[in-house]
Parts: sequence; C-alpha cells; structure tokens
Amino acid sequence: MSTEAASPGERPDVVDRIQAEWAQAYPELDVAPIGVIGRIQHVAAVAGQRLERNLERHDVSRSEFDVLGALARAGHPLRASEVVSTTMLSGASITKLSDSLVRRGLVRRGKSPRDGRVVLLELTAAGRGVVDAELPQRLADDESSLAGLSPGEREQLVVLLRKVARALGD
Amino acid sequence: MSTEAASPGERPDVVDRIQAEWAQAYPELDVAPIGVIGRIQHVAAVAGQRLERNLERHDVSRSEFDVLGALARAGHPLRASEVVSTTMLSGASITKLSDSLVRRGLVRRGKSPRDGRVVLLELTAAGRGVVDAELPQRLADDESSLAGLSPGEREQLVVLLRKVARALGD
DNA sequence: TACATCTATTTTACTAGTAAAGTAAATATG
DNA sequence: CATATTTACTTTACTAGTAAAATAGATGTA
Repeated sequence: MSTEAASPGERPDVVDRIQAEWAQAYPELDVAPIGVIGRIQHVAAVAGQRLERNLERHDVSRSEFDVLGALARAGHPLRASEVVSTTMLSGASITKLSDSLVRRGLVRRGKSPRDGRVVLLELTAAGRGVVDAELPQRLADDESSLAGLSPGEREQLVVLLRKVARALGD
Repeated sequence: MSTEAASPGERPDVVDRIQAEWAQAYPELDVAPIGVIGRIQHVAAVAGQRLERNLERHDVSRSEFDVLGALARAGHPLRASEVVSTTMLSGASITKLSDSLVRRGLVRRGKSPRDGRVVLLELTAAGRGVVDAELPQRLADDESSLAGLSPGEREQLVVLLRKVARALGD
C-alpha cells in the first residue's frame, strides 16, 4: 500500500503503470518523482501530438507554427536570430523553415538596411491568417484539457509548475 | 492588471512573457490556457533536455533508454511490438534502435519458439548495468526539480496533472 | 491441403533537425 | 586605413525518426 502510485479512488493511468513497474523492478529506490515529472512529460507529449494533428489542417508543422507564432506575437519583423532565441530551434532550422514559409507565401524575408548580415522575417497577410485561424482552435483545445479543473485549481497548477520550472533553472 | 500573467509576487518567467505577448497581439482572446498547457510543455522540454544530457555519459540516446527502460521494467524478454506500445516509438524505430543496442551489447535479440514472426528483445547484463547506473541519477534529478514542493504540493500536482491527462483522453 | 488473409517485423525512401564549416558583412585594432 | 576578429546567417553533411512497401510466418476457410 505504500508502493501505491495512484491516489485512492483514482483508477491507474499509463504513468501509474510505468511507475509501478519501476517500483517493482527497483524496490530499493523511491520512484515517486517519476509520478510527477514523468506525468508532466506524458501530458506534454499527448498535448503536442494533438497540436500537430490540428496544424495539419493548415499544412503547417509545429516548428513552422512556432516561427509564425513568434512573428505574430512580436507584431513586427524579427531578426532570424531573435526567432532562434524564442523558439528552441537552431539557426540552421530557422533558415530552412523560413525558406519553406517564404516559398509558401506565409513569411516575407527582408534585409536590414542598418546591417547587411541580418535577415528580417515578417508575417505576410496569409501568414497572419494562419495564426488567426489556428490560435483560437489551439486555445479551445488547451481549454478543453483543463475542463475538469476549477479556476482555483488552474491557478494552483500554474503555481506548482512555476516552482518546478524555477528549480529546473528557468 | 487583469492581463497580468504572473501571480502577484512572482517574477515573470519565459512562459509569462510568451503569454503576455499573445495577450497583447490578440486582446480579444483569453490566452490563460497557454499559461497552463504551455508551461507544462516548457517544463517537459527542459526536463527532457537535462535527461538527454545525462544520458550522454552512458552514450545512450533518450529513445535508446526508453527501450532499455521498457525491458528493465518488464524484467523479462519483450516482443518488439510490446516495446513499440510502451514507448511512443514506431516499429521501424524499434528495429533500428534494437539493431544498434544489439551491436553495442546492451540488448539480445531472440526469436519466439512459438511464432517465427516475433522478435524477442532482452537486456544483457551490460544493458541492465546502464539502467542500474542511470535510473538513480534520473530520480535524483527529478527529485531536485521538485525540491521546492512540499509532500502535499507534490501530491496536489499529481492530482491536477492526472485530471489534465484524463481530459486529454488517456 | 491449397490459398487467401492477417500479423510481426524489416527495409526503403523520405523528412526534420542539427553541428560544424563556409560566407559575407560589421567592428575593432594597430 | 588595412586587416584581424567577431557576428549573422547559410550550406553541407549527417543522424533520428517515420510511413509505406516488402517480407515472411501464422491462421482461417473451403
């Protein structure tokens, strides 16, 4: 009963099963942290898959949407290097992704008049259209995965995740 | 003030900044769900990077460790297809990964005597050694990212994540 | 038994992403 | 004002992962 992963009254899920298996294979270790961090990773993976499925409708990959989103949030042209630093993608990836987005008319590539090395990336009207259409869908999906949580619980979840992020070295 | 992403008294983090930018670009939308789901994804990404960095010491990728871990948890040979279903990896990937793990002496590949189509994968002593060495390190890392949370908070975090996982369709 | 169908895995052909080398523009230094 | 260094991006060469086709063994059906 002390090796029980699931809370009383909850039916065990995938993460509970994995945690229980680890506990059985390594009885001398405290595998409880897997129930938390592993669960965060599992939820993120499933939510990410759903996002990618939705983006298929617009023929845009998740990485491409990351680029479009960075430009949409900025509301003005960004340097390629600025897009790198807001997306977790490499410089080489930004070059390739923007190539493809430019070819498809979603992004415009310009040169800085101040500095001939820098590339400025900017949303076209079509690119903004993709974000305009996709963002509400994404928010609705995210909202639906929070449907079972009260406003207080959502707030509490953010507080707890913020602490984890802090410990991970934000 | 109603557009404030961070809780009072908390200094804003990356996710707060992204959320605030979305809110400014799309004032008519409620972007609060991003503060939760986006934060889950961000924490997962950072924890995943740390895991991969640690695994480098054993010259094992994250996917390879997923395979080794599945076999270690089972404690007995698994069919290739069973490894597929516990890892989120494709069958083609399991073939390639096990090729490489067999070549490196961490996994043994056998055939089922019952059914000539099925491949049985099993940890070698060296393979178990990698898991034995890596798991405590991983647990310690996960534990350290939970350092700021009391036992009650950890429990609460699991309860909340479990609800999200449930809504995502476990 | 013969043959169509189903199942488990592997192979092939491809895409996404990256590190490191390459290019070109800007800045610093003597 | 040369020219060495640094910076910003692109190109190249490579790796990881996958979907779909191929292979081969098992099973159903007449």
